[in-house]
Amino acid sequence: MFNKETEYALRGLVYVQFQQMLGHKPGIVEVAREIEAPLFYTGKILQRLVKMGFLMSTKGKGGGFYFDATKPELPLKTVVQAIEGDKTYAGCGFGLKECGDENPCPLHEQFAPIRAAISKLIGQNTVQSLARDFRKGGTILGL
Amino acid sequence: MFNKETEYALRGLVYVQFQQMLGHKPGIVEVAREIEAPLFYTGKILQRLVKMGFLMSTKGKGGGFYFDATKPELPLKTVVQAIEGDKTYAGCGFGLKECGDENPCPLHEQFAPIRAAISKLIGQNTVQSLARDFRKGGTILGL
DNA sequence: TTATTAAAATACCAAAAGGTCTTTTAATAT
DNA sequence: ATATTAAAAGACCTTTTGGTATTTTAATAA
Repeated sequence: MFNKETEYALRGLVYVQFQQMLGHKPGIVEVAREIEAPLFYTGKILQRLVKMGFLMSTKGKGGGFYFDATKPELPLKTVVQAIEGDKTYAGCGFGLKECGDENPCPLHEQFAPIRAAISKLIGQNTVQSLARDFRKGGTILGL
Repeated sequence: MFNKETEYALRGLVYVQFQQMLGHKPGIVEVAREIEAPLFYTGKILQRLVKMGFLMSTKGKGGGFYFDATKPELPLKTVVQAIEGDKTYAGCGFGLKECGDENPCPLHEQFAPIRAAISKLIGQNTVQSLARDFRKGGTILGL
């Protein structure tokens, strides 16, 4: 569905938010281990997320990643869009730029509701809502 | 949604089938032009499709690509699966191999119906059915 | 039988994705 | 101050994807 970077980013963000709800500020090593993602790549991705303003961090002892709790909840769609664009939930199944309601490819009509459903799903779910779901138990983020 | 190779392959296959219904056997140059795909890459992809047994071809004068009309219709899913696997319509939104009904990620339940819809759509539609739709007009494959 | 035509095969090439590793910078505790 | 800790920065590296170009093989028409 999504590319690796997006997958690791989503898992990492939800994990950080979940830990934040427990009063903990995890670092790269912990996040990578817990979401089962490559250590250095996870570091790079978390740092990109900080630079994009989705996440905060502090260096040094006691450092790690955390969210600005005063900001509104972060929809998955915002993260997905920032990392890999909208090709997954927009754009033609045949890859035609000209394809649209006026000028449909043979799959356009059938794909439209699916794209809408994906768009809605990642637009409604937020990093925070998934962390709450995860906290309740019954779901996994790794291992 | 799909990668470039899959997109070009689907457009190319539908175009060849459509031309076949008109009694014509198109070559690489024509297919690439009509589906608006890179010439040499289109050639490579069509040749792969032949090697995979989805398509037939003849060399030399009057040569080109065509389908064995005695074979059953070809579902898009078969082509997609052969080219890029099932990651688009199967597999976890978070990228977890362990994710499933028993061991769900926080998105699993919500994504399940979407994956099922994609799977159904590309399982039901065939190269032939889309070529018939295209023949009726009102849809595009390129240009 | 030889041109001509067109696919097959093959050899590259460039960009993007995915991933690793080392060095630098900043925060904090001693 | 300084040792320690941990993120930031950045240099690489590998694989996959996307794409180009040339040579070879096969079919056919003259």
